[in-house]
This record gives sequence, C-alpha cells and structure tokens, in this order.
Amino acid sequence: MSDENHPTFFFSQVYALTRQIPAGSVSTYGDLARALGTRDARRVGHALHANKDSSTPCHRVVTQAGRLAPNYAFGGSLEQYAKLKNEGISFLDREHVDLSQHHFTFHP
DNA sequence: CGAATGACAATCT
DNA sequence: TAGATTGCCATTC
Repeated sequence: MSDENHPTFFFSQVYALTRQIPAGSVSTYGDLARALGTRDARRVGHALHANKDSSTPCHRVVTQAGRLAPNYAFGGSLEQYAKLKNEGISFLDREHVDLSQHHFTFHP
C-alpha cells in the first residue's frame, strides 16, 4: 500500500522469495518474476547481483535452461556449484543443474 | 541528465 | 526448430 510503489519493494520481494526456496531445490528468474506479476526476469537477476552479501541463497536461482549465473557475484559459479551440490542438487554438467529433479516453482 | 547495458524469458515469425 | 523481437527497468557509463 505504501511501499509497493517503491522500486526497492520489488527488489525485496525477490530476496524474500529466494529465501523461500527449500534446500535441495532450485528456482528460476522467470518464475520469480512471474510470481511477482511481471515478466521482467532481468530485474530479478539484477536484484540478486546487487546483493553482494550472502544474505540470500541466490545460488538456488538459475536460468530457465537450468544454467548457473555466468557472473555470479560471490566466488563465481564455482561457489554456486559447490553450494548447490552440498544441498543435494544433481548436476547435468558444471554449469547446469537438473531441473527435472529439483525445479521448484512459486506458480503451482 | 541521457544512453547503453544487463545474473532473462516469453512470444512471434 | 531455430532465430529474431519485445517486455521491462535498475544500474552503470
């Protein structure tokens, strides 16, 4: 009602949803964007990159193709790979997670 | 302050 | 099927 018009509000929602992804599952930029009522996955991506602090499990967010972020902010995609694997995520290769096993969505 | 770019994805042709 | 276009806007130059 008051802050929802503020641009950073959307930003905060991205972090909130990202934290709601259960361990052992991953989600995509597009799903988050659509969960917030928009198609602009770019904002979701920028939101996560803006979060230089490890406050958010941004490693659980990948592209629709299951590809890890090419410019992952903290430690690079190697960190993202390590964290995901630590949570039980299966990988097709070092840059692609197995969405067929772990694709979590906010839009049932 | 204006233009260009970007952790993307859906839709159209 | 693959390629090009559009949507959307925050951050950076």
